[in-house]
Amino acid sequence: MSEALARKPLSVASATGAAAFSPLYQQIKDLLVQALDRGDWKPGEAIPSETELALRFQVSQGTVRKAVDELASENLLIRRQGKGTFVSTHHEARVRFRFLRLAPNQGEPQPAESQILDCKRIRASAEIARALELKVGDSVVAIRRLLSFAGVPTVVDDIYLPGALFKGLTADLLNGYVGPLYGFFETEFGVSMVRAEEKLRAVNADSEMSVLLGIPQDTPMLKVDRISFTYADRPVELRMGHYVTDRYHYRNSLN
Amino acid sequence: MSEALARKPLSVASATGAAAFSPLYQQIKDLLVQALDRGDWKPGEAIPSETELALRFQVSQGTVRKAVDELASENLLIRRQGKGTFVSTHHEARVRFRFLRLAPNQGEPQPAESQILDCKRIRASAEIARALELKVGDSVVAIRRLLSFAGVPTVVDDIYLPGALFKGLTADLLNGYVGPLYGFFETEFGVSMVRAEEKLRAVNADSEMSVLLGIPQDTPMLKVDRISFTYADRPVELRMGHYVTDRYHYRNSLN
DNA sequence: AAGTGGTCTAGACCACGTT
DNA sequence: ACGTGGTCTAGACCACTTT
Repeated sequence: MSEALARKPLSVASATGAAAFSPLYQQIKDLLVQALDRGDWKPGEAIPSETELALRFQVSQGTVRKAVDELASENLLIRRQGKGTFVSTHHEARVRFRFLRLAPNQGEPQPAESQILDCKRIRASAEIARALELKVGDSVVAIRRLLSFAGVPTVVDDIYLPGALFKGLTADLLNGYVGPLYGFFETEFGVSMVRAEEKLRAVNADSEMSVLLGIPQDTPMLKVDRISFTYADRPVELRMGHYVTDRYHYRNSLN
Repeated sequence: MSEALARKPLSVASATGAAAFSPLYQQIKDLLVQALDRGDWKPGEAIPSETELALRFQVSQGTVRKAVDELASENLLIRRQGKGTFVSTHHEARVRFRFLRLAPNQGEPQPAESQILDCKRIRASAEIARALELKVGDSVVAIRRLLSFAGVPTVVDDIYLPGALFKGLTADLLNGYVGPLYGFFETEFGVSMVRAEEKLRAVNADSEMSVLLGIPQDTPMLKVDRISFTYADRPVELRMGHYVTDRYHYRNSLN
């Protein structure tokens, strides 16, 4: 809860103006995102009330409201009537299922069991460097993990993280943690995953996947390549997943 | 452009009230959706201005604005500054790519060529009846079509539509039409697709798919089962697609 | 100039949760 | 009783499009 929020250089678009001005609520939205990025308020914490923010920024409460509304619709913030507005956290089932799209063909989604198979430091390949906006050869943490549902191995994820952001991340640390990986990243490294882009393809299981998942070679699998972004749209995770989809499917909504 | 919009029985939540009241803007939103469902304004047409609607409903312009804002964020309406607010239509590339998620691994998305392989009347199976909320045995239109990108056969879709809504739909009609299928449904049958739920799995190509798509049998394919909904959240299409994903992938955003 | 949506304000009151 | 977000209003002015 720092007091470091900027005070006043906000300017509304002027009629005869020259350059591109943005609306007040957009400027406030940007300031709030910067504050979140700086970690002024941690995931799960309340941000200042709307009237408080209106005072700080010297705008009306309705203008703050519009900025917060948009951030809430983007799931960076969560409004709770009567209580306040809170920073989103992955330590909640509701948020988690936004990023774990695998659901059972029958029955309700169950929590997955995670098992870390490997965690090491590598040098960024061209592909990894491009995805994470690093330079080839930069330090990268490479994690391989197995997800099981109801004891059935179902997903192998290969995860690549910028070494600079995840200093001291080890297999031991990962294994000592229960709960969602993104929650772990949040509390242990201050990295909040806010948004992701995925590309899905069908592939055949190679011998490696066959062994890890206990399935015949050439079983059709869903391959999911994900790039995750944190507040300022900076990519901070490349994840390549192999999903077995006989008992589970990837659910999606088109709006 | 009917004048059939209800006039006044709107009531705001009263303090000592008994049952569950909904906010004014929600009631107006519901009325607007009903109007869209009735076809008061067709896709592509402008709806009345905010001030006009405020007059009709006897509420302030700001309240109408909030209702329209939400419908715009759900992509039922599109705002155009200075011009008006318009009913969404599938006769626009922007809308189309919301429902066609296949993108080339390299280069920009190209329009697909559609070829109708079959179009017939069948009786609803249990599966189809469940998906479309029909009774087993009800009349259903079954369409099979092939999508090609740059001449390469890539997608086979099996599409099932409620017969009652699509009277007179024939292969000839379909073949005489250029453009997106959902645009065709819109203009020819007044059925607007607004939202869809998809389930994705990896499967192997069977002999049928192998022949249709010119690929080896057992090629891994992406199977996409979709249920599409129109305004009042009524399911009006079941679509089962088989995608070849060597040169293309299914793109998705997690927010 | 006129009409549309877009932004901003100030104030009132309601609903919810906590003290 | 108080503080929070949620709704609603009325009015002013800006920005974009068309006449």
